[in-house]
Amino acid sequence: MTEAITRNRQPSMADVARAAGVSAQTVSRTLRDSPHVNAETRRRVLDAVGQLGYRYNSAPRMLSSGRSFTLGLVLLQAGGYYSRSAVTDGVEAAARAAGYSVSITTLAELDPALMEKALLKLSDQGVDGIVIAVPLISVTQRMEDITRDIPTVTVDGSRTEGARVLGIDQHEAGRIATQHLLDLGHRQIWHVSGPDEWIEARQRRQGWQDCLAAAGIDAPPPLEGDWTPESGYRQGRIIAMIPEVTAVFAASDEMAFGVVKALRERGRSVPEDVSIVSVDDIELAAYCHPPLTTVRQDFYHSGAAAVAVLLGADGDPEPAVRQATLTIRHSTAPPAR
Amino acid sequence: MTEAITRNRQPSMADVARAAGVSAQTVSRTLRDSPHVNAETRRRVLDAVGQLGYRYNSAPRMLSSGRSFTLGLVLLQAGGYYSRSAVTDGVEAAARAAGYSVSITTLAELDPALMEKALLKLSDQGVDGIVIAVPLISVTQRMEDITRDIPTVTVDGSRTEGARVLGIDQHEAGRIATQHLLDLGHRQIWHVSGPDEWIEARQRRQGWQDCLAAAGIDAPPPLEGDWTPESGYRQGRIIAMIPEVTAVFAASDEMAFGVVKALRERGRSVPEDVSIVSVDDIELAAYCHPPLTTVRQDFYHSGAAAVAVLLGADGDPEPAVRQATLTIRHSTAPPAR
DNA sequence: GTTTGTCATGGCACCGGTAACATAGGCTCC
DNA sequence: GGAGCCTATGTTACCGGTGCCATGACAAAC
Repeated sequence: MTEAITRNRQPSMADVARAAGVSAQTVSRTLRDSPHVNAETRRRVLDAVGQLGYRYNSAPRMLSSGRSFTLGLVLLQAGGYYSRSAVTDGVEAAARAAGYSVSITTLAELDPALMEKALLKLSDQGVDGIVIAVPLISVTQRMEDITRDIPTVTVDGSRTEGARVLGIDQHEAGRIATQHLLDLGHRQIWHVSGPDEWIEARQRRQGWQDCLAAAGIDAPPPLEGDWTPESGYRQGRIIAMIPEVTAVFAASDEMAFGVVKALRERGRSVPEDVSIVSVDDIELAAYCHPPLTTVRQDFYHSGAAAVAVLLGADGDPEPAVRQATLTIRHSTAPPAR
Repeated sequence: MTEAITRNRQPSMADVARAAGVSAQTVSRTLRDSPHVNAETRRRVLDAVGQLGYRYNSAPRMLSSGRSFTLGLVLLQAGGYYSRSAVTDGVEAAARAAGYSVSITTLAELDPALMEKALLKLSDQGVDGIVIAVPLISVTQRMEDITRDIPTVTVDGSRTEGARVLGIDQHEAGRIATQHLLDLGHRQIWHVSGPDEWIEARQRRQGWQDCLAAAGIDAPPPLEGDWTPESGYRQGRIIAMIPEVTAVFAASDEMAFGVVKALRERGRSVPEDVSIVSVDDIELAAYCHPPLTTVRQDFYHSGAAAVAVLLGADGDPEPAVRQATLTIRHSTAPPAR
């Protein structure tokens, strides 16, 4: 029994110190590469560390410094696997490079109550900063309280009093996509948007509308999807029944897949009968039929930049908004005539 | 200056206790819903908590209990956005339900040194358990050391002395896919595999080979990809030049996208000229052209099950291996003859 | 020879929540 | 009316790494 307990308890610095015949303080200095440690002493300490299998325990430092060297990342379960993974990679890589860990929380759906719970949990964990990759719309008092106490950056979307917002210019993304279709000669340009609760979705739609307005064209009614290919398919079936439509701007690649499928089923081919532009440039966008013309977004960079803002000096010159760029493939062409 | 310091320091239980005129212990009891607290006292404590904006600090408990209520998750940056997201969601949801946080680490590539660093970092963080969603092949001594000290479960792939392995039966997945093609009447069934360092890739290939062998057919040489659609495209161009081939088993949906594109470019249509089966059943598999027949894998469940094993009783009856199931769509048909 | 400085090291307090034990008041039951 | 018990609350010690200060040894400078 005693053996089990002994084996269960991890060795502490004091144990190492005893084994090496020095004080715990010297062990600490050795492990943190302090210059004021004799080479011979260092060797003895490191030997003892190896012998006992000592491993660093971060809890005490957390306790006394009040910092955890952990960042919280809030994600939404819906809304595109690609963007989530890419943002996560960017956040994680940047955090790791700075010696921070990343603790993730996923929201099952876009709900202020869930968001509150997620933030509260991260707060209890004692994270040093939070990256919100969720387009929250309504901000509650409690969210304000937390984001005031803990440095917070939002990637694409929400606005709270304390949080800085960092994102890709979605209005511009919508404009670029629409302008490309206008340039090809299209006039009947419909839009399959993301859900209205997403700020990105609203901004892209607004970019589409403003671009059409600038060309003197009345925007047709937008059709709302939920980012899934299934919703694109549903709205695509409606579009397929309207002969005037020669072009579609889909708010995400995945919805574009659905739209293409629906059009094909109705005998309308892309891009001969209908052109499609979408947004994201996921990996598969180049490998479907036809390869999608799409507005590229660098999610990885967004995630990394968010961490840089959290950890960097307050007045850093990193631009808050980045531009999206158009990738032209084969889903767009001039209208048939 | 004093004000800045005061504002900077978060209030502790002692502060709350002082404000409420009780001891810190009573505050602790109140917040943990101990039954031995007078209703009036409880109210006073909660008032003080609200007043001061007190928030729980988990570091001391970590320190004295030696547990962090955090699980580590190791992912690989390559290898399919869908599966990573789904595994992550499953792990996170199950962990959250049990009151645990999830700390992620992403490996830029499949490299034992990076894996060691990742495990070491999680160990330093003091995680209570580790889920490895990376198909590590070579296991170093240091990995063994860590996975012996910290409960570890591997999803799909690796084997270390201490870690339990949990996964989907990949050999069976390869067999099911191949058998489907055999049943349709195909005899020239080629395979685009995943990278050889991945255990899943090897197992699927083995399932394909064994299934062909059972039917008395010599397996053609496998073509190796790296899970990306681009690699599928590259190998697809080779396959397109071999007229005898009437069916392809691709080890992932994303590679299947590439194969289809290559075949189409060479004028060979799917499924009329060549049938394709793949593995994963990502969301877009149903929305490409043609919709893919594919072997479905429930990654979400795998992630959740891994956490259940970590946290559950040692002798739980959860099966270590789960079955994959075939979803038939339109990328497969009998050979043209 | 005294002062000053540097280096290697040790001692001790501290961070904050909680287990374990102590205490005091009130109630029940024989 | 005292033994026994329950409830509400307080006190103390502990977890383990590190900041801060103290100490002793020796060298260099005056």
